[in-house]
Amino acid sequence: MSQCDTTHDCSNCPTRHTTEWRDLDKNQLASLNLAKRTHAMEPGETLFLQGDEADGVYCIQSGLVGLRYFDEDGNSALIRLCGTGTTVGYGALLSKQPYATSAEILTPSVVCFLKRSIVSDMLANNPKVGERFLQHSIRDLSESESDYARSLTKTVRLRFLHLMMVLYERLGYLDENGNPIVELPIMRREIADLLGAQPESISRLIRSVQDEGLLKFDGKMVLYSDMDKVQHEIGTS
Amino acid sequence: MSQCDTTHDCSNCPTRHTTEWRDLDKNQLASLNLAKRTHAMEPGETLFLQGDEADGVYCIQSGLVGLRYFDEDGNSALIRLCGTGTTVGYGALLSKQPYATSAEILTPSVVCFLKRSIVSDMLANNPKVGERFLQHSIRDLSESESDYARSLTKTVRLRFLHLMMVLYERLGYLDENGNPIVELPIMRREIADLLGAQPESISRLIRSVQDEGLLKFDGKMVLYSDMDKVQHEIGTS
DNA sequence: CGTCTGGTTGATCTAGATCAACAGGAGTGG
DNA sequence: CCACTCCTGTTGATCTAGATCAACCAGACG
Repeated sequence: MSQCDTTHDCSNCPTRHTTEWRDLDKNQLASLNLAKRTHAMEPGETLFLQGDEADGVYCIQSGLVGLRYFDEDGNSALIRLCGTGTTVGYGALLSKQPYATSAEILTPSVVCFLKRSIVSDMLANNPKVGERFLQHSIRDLSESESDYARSLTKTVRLRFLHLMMVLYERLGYLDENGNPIVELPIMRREIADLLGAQPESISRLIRSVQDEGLLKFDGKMVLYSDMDKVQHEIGTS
Repeated sequence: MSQCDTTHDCSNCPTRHTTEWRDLDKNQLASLNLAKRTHAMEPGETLFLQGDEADGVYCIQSGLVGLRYFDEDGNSALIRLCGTGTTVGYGALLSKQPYATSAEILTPSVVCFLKRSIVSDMLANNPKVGERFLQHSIRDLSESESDYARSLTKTVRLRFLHLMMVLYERLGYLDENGNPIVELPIMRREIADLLGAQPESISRLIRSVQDEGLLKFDGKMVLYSDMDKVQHEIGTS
């Protein structure tokens, strides 16, 4: 983890308007800014570990963070990808429970840490903050339930295609020839962990959707050769 | 759905202290009581349907309610069982989104309906109410994520055994001989829908855990013949 | 009675897991 | 510079949990 970085300032943070802090006034922003610690982090580092006491929340300035759940016999699954502008760890902090998941850095990221006391201050001094956390929690819940339902009713293949579309929505762009492209931020192993599958199955899946002309993989580059067909197969859920 | 029932009174509602309304003062309780509509409902009826506009929240006085998620091609899964003392439908109401799931009555239930305006009043007049909803949402989220993770990492058999233990914690008692017993509130089809499996698979599962001496099934009665073995197999998650 | 619905069982099929081998970098150290 | 070792990813062979399809049974109910 890098040294603390003082070049970031909450009051002109580009992602602030998507976070719980969007309603803060000038003074509150100033104390937030004073309290926050900004860190540049690399893949493999963790923000917190499942089971640890919650000590604050983490705002993702840029990069990609994965929430991983470990069960008692060492299996694990990635249950959520969190990107720029999202706050992680709030559930444990606000419910005074240990973290239910670990948060691992998946791509080089810049993350601001806000310790418990400053979060409490903000909650106490600005009722909007609590409302924002409530909205955030409700949204996370509805996403989680829909992921859960999908895992109960759909095959790995369909969930894989769904994931590829989600990644396209988040990270997709058009290359110089106007082809829809994604550069995968995660490796095969992590795709598997997101789907509750094995990496070998992902390899085979990649192979077959490629043979069928749906997507073209080259390392981390994915070309969406027939997005309509993909959309059609997953039923645009 | 039965006629509205005026014998219930919020101020001495036995489940109120587990709900969002536990911090209301006398006056607030009185207006809540005036506004609420109490209904006795039977299996097969629904509280609301996925996709409908949210019009209020439902407090389950007694009984069991299931939240079911339908996907675009008609498949569905039960993603949550909600029992006595829980509030359902708050997420859609508070986020002004349509219901993300349908809520179906699974056993004869008594449910109080609180329409949007009274919920808004309470939220506006008592900051504790918002906090309670936040806590509720955070708890639901963490449960949902742990269910999701379980679905990604565990077999149907293990999840079935886990479900049987959850049902025991909620509904279990000792019979006249001191044997741990549950009377299943749901049928095989619903067990399957909770696990993302087929009813035939549940039948076979029941057969094998029975043959192995873990549980004994007789219709809806389940005898936990070797709870230690069950606990051991699921790793007490 | 017949008809329905919920549940069980049997036979068969298949998506995906598992186990094993191997290929291509990316370091790392001599 | 080469040899060696990780590490990620791919492929092949095989296995299995659970799905699917079909038959059947028992109780409920008009």
